[in-house]
Amino acid sequence: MGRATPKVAGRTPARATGRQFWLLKSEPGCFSYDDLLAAPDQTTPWSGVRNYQARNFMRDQMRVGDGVLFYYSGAEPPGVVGTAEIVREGYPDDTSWDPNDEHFDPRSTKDSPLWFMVDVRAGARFQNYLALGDLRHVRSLEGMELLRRGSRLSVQPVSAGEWRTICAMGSGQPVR
DNA sequence: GCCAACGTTGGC
DNA sequence: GCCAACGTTGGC
Repeated sequence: MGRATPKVAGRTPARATGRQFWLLKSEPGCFSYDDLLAAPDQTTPWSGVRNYQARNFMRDQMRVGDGVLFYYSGAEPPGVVGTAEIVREGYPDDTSWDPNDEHFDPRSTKDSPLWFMVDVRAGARFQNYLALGDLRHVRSLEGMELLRRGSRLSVQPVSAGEWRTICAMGSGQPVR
């Protein structure tokens, strides 16, 4: 049995979970933070993700206004470069049915899309680039998905505490 | 449904 | 370039 939903007169109850936070990986040689800043309206569809868990997050859980950490994988060093924001919720990834696209998947069609994406708009570049190796030393980030050995998920949830800590570090504030 | 083989990701 | 971790595929 579910718990009773509290109702506040004159207000729609907030989404139970509130604003959520995510980390999106990109190889900078493929799509960089500068590319995002240079995009029309500093916004891009986050296309090409071909992993079911990542797809489910984008299709089912991301909401407009959710915060995004923009992470460079395969960089030297890998790390978080800045923030972004979800500006459009999950919708079919049209690159999946484009035979000329490198992420083409013949199982996905316009009528029955298999892969989904969201739109992401740039937030702010961090004053300090946060190298993965440095994040590993931060006590309050213990347990973060990104820091798990062998973590490969390219779209992953970030807790509110992790978000706060990383944004603070990015703006040069000391954290532990 | 199991599981071995294979391909990919991504840090180092 | 190496390799651990993980996801996917396909035979049975």
